[in-house]
Amino acid sequence: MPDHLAEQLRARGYRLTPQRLAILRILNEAGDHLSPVEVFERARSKMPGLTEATVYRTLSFLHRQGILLAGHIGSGNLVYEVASHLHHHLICRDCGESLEIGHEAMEDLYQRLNKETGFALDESHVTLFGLCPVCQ
Amino acid sequence: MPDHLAEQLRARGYRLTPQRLAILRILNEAGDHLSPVEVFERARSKMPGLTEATVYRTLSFLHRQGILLAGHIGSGNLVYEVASHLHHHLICRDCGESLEIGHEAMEDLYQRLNKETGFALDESHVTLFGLCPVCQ
DNA sequence: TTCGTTATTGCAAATGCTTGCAATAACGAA
DNA sequence: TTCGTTATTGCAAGCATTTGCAATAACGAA
Repeated sequence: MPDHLAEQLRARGYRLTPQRLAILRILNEAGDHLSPVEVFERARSKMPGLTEATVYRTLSFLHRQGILLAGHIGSGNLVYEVASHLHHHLICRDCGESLEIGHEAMEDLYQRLNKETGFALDESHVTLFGLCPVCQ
Repeated sequence: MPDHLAEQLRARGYRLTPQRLAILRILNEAGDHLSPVEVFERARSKMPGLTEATVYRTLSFLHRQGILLAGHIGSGNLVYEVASHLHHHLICRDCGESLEIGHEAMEDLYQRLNKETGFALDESHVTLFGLCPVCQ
């Protein structure tokens, strides 16, 4: 997978640095979304010289390259995850319980919006809020 | 409208302060979404003692009370606007252009998710990202 | 009106995130 | 392998946002 990535980046004129690899590996192992701060903490233990600035820049870079998905959770904190399986979240605003839903659920909506507005929607992570069955 | 608001807040044990009124008035006049910094700058000219902290706290407070809508624009900056009519936003991740879409567009999705998961979804503001026709 | 309770503010410090710039190191070419 | 170009990093300074705490002032009750 890294080889494949290296190719992909080099082809576009970018470089595969140890920092980028480390950060990608962290997110891969987590298999879940992480905030920039969480990524920084985990990455730092394996790479002591690493700075926050680099983490923020790298996450944003990997997102622009389509390698990571970005999403907002709660009241506006950005989180990232590897763009392997696309999904979204339903979060209960009372108990905080979260439920994962597949992207299929959104496809109709996305297609309709695309037709109506001309926007090509990103397949980025979306969080919807509500009340779970228990809290209603 | 302020009278109506005052009632609404007092009934819940909160207070209607000049700061809250000023901020609400700014957003009303703007008729569009503003960032906390923009609100601060405009409000400060009418109310020199006002601090940033108060602006941030007030915006977040008014949002929790359902009086303002919050949304993310561009790469994660929060913006607020008065919650007059329920709607959502499509934002171009390249040029930042934003497009308003009515809540009707979401209704199908919400009903389907409700049926499948039991969640009663809030009618809160949602921001979707993509590429506008020009930037594609 | 006056007074007491307590939500709200201002201040200042802390945390989160971004950016400019010089030094470093990937990577292709020789 | 070695070298040059230039993308990328680290550092440090600069914004953006949040939070603790004491002082202030809204609002109901007397």
